[in-house]
Amino acid sequence: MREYKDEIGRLLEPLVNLTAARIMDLLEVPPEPQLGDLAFPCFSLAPVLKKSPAAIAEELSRKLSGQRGTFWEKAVSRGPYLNFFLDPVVFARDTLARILKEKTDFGKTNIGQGRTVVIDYSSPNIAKPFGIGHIRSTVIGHALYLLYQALGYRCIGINHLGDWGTQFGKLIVAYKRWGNEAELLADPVNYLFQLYVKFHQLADKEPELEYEARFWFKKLEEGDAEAYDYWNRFRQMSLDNYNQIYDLLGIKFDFFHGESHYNDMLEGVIRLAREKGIARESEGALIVDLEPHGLPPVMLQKKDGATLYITRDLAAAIYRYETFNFARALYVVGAEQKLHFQQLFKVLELLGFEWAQNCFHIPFGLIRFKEGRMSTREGNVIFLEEVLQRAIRMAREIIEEKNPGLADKESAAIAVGLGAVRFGDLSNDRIKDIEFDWDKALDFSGETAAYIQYAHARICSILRKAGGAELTWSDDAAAYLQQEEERALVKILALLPEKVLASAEAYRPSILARYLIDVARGFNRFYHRCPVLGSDAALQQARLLLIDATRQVLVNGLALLGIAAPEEM
RNA sequence: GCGCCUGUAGCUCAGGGGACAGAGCGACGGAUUCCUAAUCCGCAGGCCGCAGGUUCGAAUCCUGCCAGGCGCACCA
Repeated sequence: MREYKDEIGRLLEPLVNLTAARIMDLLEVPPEPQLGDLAFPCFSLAPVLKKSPAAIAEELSRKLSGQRGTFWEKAVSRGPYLNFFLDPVVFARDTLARILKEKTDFGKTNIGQGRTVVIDYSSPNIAKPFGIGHIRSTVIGHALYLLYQALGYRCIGINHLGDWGTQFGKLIVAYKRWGNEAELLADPVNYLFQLYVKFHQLADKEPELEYEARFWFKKLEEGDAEAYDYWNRFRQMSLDNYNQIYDLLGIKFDFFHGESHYNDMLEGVIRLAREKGIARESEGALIVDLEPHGLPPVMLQKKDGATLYITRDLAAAIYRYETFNFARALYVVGAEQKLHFQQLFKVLELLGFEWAQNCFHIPFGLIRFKEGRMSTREGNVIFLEEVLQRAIRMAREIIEEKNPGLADKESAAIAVGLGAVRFGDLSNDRIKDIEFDWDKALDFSGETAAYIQYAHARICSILRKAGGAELTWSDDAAAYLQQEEERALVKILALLPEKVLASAEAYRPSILARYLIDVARGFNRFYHRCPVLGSDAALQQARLLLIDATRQVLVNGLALLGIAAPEEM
């Protein structure tokens, strides 16, 4: 669409007193296709020319009457707008040729030019089960990783495991008191979770448990061998479990640098804060006063000498910059931690790190129950593993019912089941809270991944039936695509690159997800109106090229969301 | 108490200055001798939380209020 706007910008520049760039900026897409393809609103010219916007539009259309450009065939005034109609044949030829030539590269650009983006995502807390609450960071972060890669950035995915902190003291206490080796080995993560819940139930009545837990965490920080052995075992058991889920989801990280990774850098952070004169003692603890910046104070060190979450985050940020020299660092972490990141970035700035301005918190809303918030402590969680398995099982049942003859039901079920769960998290604006509902999580109709995948599978089916021979592009084909549904579909397909860009820049995978729904809808309308196979040879060829391009757009788009596109389902 | 986020159709949500506010689900009515009906078409359903303001123009920006959610030094 850029080339078209560019042409119109240059066309109008001498006629109105605006730069081509400004005109391109003003151009918008009319709400109805009958109105045209691109509209130039004349409102802003009215006060300058002392004429009504409608009169200006009218005058411009008179000046352009009888003219046509490379891409547009006519310009018509309509109220205060000057509406351009693109030449549908030229447009279809350009768009389809480009998609079919670029193939999997369609939608990608190189505006990143190899610069580095560090993305911190997933980051579950070790020794707790992987709950449904963690899927958002995992899935959104992974989509951003793929999107930035598509823009030519070098992405570094870091899983900032919550593998340090008082919860390990709690687990050690719980295991020493009530633990059973056989039960632990049988189902490690679940068992550790039960111990964690039990600890909190009893800690309400026996406050000395909390005291003991802090004691054991202190020992762990001091390098006590027994504490370390427990920690290391619990950590490894959890990681083994998480890796199964990541494998199933096809998610990879470049580094599993958890909080523990930064232990020997904490002293340096504290020393630096003292040197810079931003840290001071308060009630026995070491704090950074952020009041001049309108933020609550940050604590770097407790009065018992132990460090906190933010101390480790400071060390991690500095380490990441020194190691990767990032152009941007993204933290895909829940919105409830907004203040934490404001404080983190401010302290980095006060420490003199200019790159602090390139650090961004990418927040997302909570997943809640109707009854209220999920809480690991209260054992009130839904395991992601269970959600994924149920989704796959349900997809399998539907396939059994709809397409009993399908050869590979299992891989289709996995693609559809996992796609549904992922899409549920990606399709809505990430900032909104999600109320967890089994029916919604397992829904395969309407605006879901299955809708998109189904359109893709249908296209593949038609292409198979057409003989599967390599389609050859012909510039003449575009002239045969005259139906309204065909032209509408072409217009949608052309949008992929700008949607990918917008999605990445706004850190909102939902923009791409919504767009793919539009593509699938455009295809379905075409499908019902325009038979592909059995139409006359030239038309069939043109339609095969159109659906092949559609297939490519769906595949490319779904890939950027981490969703599989099965050829049959 | 202070701060941040959210409020659009019965429900879940798009749209985030510009042409009559859009989908999905649910309800109702249709479409298959033909490429997968996980589809498509139609119909019904709206003081865009409330009140002011800015603007030629506000669901969209600003202010106040209301409702819900989330935060605010020894958890992460």
